Amino acid sequence: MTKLQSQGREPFEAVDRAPEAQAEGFATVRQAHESEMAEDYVELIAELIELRGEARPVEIAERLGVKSPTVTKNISRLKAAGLVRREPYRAIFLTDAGRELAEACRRRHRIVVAFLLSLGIDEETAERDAEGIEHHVSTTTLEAFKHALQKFQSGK
Amino acid sequence: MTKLQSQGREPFEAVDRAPEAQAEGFATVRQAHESEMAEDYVELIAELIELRGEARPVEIAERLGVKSPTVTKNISRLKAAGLVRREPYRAIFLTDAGRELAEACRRRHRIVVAFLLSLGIDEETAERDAEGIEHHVSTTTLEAFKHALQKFQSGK
DNA sequence: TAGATAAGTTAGCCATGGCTAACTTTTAAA
DNA sequence: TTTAAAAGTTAGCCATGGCTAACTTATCTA
Ligand SMILES: [Mn+2]
Ligand SMILES: [Mn+2]
Ligand SMILES: [Mn+2]
Ligand SMILES: [Mn+2]
Repeated sequence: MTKLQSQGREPFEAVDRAPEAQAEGFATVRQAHESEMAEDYVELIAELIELRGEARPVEIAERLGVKSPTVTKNISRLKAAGLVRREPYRAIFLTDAGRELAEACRRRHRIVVAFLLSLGIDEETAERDAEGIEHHVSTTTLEAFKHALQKFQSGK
Repeated sequence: MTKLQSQGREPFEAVDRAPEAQAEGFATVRQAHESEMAEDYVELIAELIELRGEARPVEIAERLGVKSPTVTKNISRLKAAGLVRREPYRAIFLTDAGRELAEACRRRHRIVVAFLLSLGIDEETAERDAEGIEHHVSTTTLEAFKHALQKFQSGK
């Protein structure tokens, strides 16, 4: 219970930070939210291509829980961003850039899920929470998750 | 390395889920984002009141990294939501509801930060990532974080 | 106690990502 | 092969949360 000199932090103690550092944190969150739509879409499109050979707007809409005009609009944004290839009324495919982003997102998603599962969280909750958390995990934190997972892997 | 019957999941294995379950996950994320502004503001307002005795728009703007008209607009939303009490050109105070929400958010924030720190992540990264992650952590996951933290507390 | 400066507000702009209603195109059935 | 159903698009609406420019109010200082 006594403070050890090297860690020097009680759990649940408030960290008071410089205003600029705090601002930078919020800015990072806002940035993450800007890329979120693209990340979730390409990840899902990759999944559907793997599962079905192609990604169709209906299915994207169903799995995202949004209506099809929303999908049309967002797909055209992805196309403008060079992540997706597609002609009207046809299925959606990923460009090289899209495929790369998708792969990175899938890897990250799976690590987050595996990490939450290793904490004893049930699958539904792990998946639900990971869907949001994944966009806010820095590479540093992702590495820490992997590391903790490895430790868990060997003897609990 | 062999699958144990009870856990039955390799790390990084893809979980394939029912479309409705997946959609529900995305809906949960969208909902979390709807409450995010309110949560971050009341949390920050509570901090400033503790630190300074009152919360002023300038300081809120500085710490959030946004401009003051944004703060004015959002504060009026919080007022409409009954979280905040305030007259024009005066400092901002929390209602009972606002104070309760702020307290819950601060507790959650600190648990997330403490948990990330316990993984060996540096303070800056922990704070930055927590700022986003906190809004996507279910009570189940929060409990798991607390539990892991306790375990860490005693012998590593 | 002015007048200058700082703080706060208002008005109006913009991008994002939801939605519905109405229309078009494709696909499947009769 | 026609036609009905399903899928996809377009147009236009809305709320959110950023922003700047211009104005008002409050505070500080000479
Ligand atoms: Mn996601
Ligand atoms: Mn995901
Ligand atoms: Mn936050
Ligand atoms: Mn988020």
